[in-house]
Amino acid sequence: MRSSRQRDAVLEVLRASCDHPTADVIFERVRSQIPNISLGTVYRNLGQLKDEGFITVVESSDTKVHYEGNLNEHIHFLCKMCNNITDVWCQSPVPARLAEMGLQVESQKTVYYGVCKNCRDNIECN
Amino acid sequence: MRSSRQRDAVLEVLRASCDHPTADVIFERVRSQIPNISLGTVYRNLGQLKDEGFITVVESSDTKVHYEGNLNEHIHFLCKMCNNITDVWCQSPVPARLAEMGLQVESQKTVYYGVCKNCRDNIECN
DNA sequence: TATTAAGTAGTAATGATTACTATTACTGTA
DNA sequence: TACAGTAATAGTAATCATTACTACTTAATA
Repeated sequence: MRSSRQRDAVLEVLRASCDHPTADVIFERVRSQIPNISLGTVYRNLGQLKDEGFITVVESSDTKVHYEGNLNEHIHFLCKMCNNITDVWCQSPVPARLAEMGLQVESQKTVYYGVCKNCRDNIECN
Repeated sequence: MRSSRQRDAVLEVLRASCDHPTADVIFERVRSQIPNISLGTVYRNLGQLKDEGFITVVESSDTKVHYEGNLNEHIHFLCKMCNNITDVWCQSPVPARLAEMGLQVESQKTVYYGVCKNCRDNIECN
């Protein structure tokens, strides 16, 4: 991956964002710096930055993909009414912390990411 | 929500599924019972069943939405290579349990769902 | 500076999901 | 049981987030 002004701008915009913007929102924000950047370029760079581990994807309630530039480990609270995603920063994810923030928890989902046994075995065989 | 054969079939198929099928897969499975069911009907019923809390949505790595009929609280492991979603059943989500299952964890995401302060205040005012 | 391949802008294509409409089928009431 | 009202359906068209494509541009390296 060699350097490009467009990719740098995408990463910079995402790191400066306090929300969890979608590709089209990032596109609009980057356009203030690079007016003729293409939406396809934003998508491609978001994909690359994700693959290289510079950014992550956030679970959301709409069909669009939401991105995040802050890699420090934290929790997300997703409001089922306004669909807003709130960052929650605390070491141990106690519901008390959420209540303190005025966030009324109804359910929770935890997902672990990695490599399963099958795939690991296949790598070792190759 | 009044009863319908199509919705019952969608729910039944999803509850009988050990995987986390997408709308089109559910569509194919329901077709063996109701050959002329429409894909739109499957989508509409999945939406209603989700809104009513009979089923849930599973985070995945593709652009399709994956559904789940098993409401008992458990954890998901998502393999970044084959994109397969594994159900993990244990009280406290210890990585030891995952290692035991041959699942190599690289990262984790936790999302809480509920109603935020703003939305709760708005309800109370109405 | 010449070469080479990665990156880009602009546009077309894809495909999951949603919307629409005429018709069908539940469900409560007389 | 017949009827009315309305939710649900099948089939199809439309939407729109994302990806693919292509001619051109730019970064990196010798």
